Amino acid sequence: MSDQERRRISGMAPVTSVKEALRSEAPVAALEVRGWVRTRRDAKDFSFLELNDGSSLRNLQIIAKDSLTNYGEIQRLTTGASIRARGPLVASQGKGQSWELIADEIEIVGASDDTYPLQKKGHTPEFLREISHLRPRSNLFGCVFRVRSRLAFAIHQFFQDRGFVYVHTPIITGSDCEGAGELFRVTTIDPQKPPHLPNDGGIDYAQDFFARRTYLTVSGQLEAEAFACALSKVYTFGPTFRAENSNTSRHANEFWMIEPEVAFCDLNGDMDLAEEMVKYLVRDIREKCPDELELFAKFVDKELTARLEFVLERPFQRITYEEAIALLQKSGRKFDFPVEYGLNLQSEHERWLTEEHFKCPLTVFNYPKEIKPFYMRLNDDGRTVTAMDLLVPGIGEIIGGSQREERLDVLEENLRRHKMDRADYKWYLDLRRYGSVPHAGFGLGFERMLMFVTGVANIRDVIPFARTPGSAEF
RNA sequence: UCCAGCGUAGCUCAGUGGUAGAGCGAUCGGCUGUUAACCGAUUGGUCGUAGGUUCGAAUCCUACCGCUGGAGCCA
Repeated sequence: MSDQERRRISGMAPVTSVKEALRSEAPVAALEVRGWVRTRRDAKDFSFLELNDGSSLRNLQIIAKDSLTNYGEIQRLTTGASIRARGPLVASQGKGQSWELIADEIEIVGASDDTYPLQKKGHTPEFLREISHLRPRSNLFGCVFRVRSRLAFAIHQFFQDRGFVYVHTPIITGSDCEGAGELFRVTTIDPQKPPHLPNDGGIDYAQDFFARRTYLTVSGQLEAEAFACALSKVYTFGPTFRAENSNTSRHANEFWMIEPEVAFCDLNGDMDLAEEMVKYLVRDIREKCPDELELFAKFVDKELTARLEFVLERPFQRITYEEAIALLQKSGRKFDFPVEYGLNLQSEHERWLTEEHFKCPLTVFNYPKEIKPFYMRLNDDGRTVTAMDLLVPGIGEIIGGSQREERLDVLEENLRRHKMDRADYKWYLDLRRYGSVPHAGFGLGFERMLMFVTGVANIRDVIPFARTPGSAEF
């Protein structure tokens, strides 16, 4: 909608965002801005107001002259108040900004007072976390959530540009995806008086809402496989729930995950896709959110600019699990946990590899079958599976993926070996029974990617209202 | 869930057995086309909660709660 159209509809001056106003190339006779007052500074016969509307990191400076009819009220404006201001946009006489608005009229929409918790001084992210409903009004969190929005958009753009179909896999699910994490149960059974089975007294879930046990999804992978084996290239992007009692800066109980799944694709194609995507996303954010990245580089992570530069310039390293073990054993480094073929790589091992040895993102692939789930494809060596983890400095695992086992007999053997019930996976086995194809995919933790791009160290600070053990306020 | 650390003013912190402090913020006044303005004054507290030790506890002990970091699990 053009400014003129907006004016015709609203019958008043066109509403301009702070971002648009600051990008102006010439003075404007009259415009209207709306937003929240960040600070007020009084001059001799007028007052400076810093207005922020979230459209940008930057504020618009508003000149409120003492000739305004409500100047007395304006001088009592405190940080946090919401206003509407109308007037001409002119070149600023002061340094620090090129444009400012000379107000002909300022309407106080919602006053604030001295109990407003955000002060015009720095706050720690930990304090701001306690006021999650107000923290998007801070510079840091405004930036985080603008980048979050852009990153989500860039993910869709990446896949849509490449012909992937966006699939909405179920959020309520009957499959537990082979213990990818503890599950949140979904039920309408009254815990005071649950229906019992006739004999052993256990709960009769056949009488529950879905006539079976159901959970919040921990992964859409299995369902995505079904769609990949029809639409060829698909991706999911949605909320994921894990009831793990994890208390770390990298875990949340509700997070968003992106899970591409590609038919006629092997592990190499999968790793190529993962690396291409990570680079694409970094490049997009660098291009589209420069102001935000500048703030992160200044106040959050001094290394950020160099690290992102590095990610774009250098090819990612790629080594097998066996090579990783050999490197760790030769490192001469003393680790708390043993390094031995057949054992999982610990955080300290992954960190050494990506942060100290290679100093760049690293994909480790072909893990021993014993430490990986049933659906991963068995390699010809008979002892490893086509798993891959993409590790990045500072965060660790950001992507986990694999080529899926497409051979019916091998998959059935895997189910037996993992002591899983074939009946629960009938539909999944059908995909191998009818027109089975090699296919592969991975899961990208959206918030972990966002942490990597912004340098923000705690996952709770890249989620609007984070859910973690013992904490579901707001 | 395990290990470690921390809970003192609105915020960030100092205070390690003897009268509860600073900076910032806020409030008031002054100055001023200012930029987290500047100058002066004022305001500010059940020291996380509950017990215990002691003549006396913010300080020592115990339990609990909360937060932070790390581990495991993973994205």
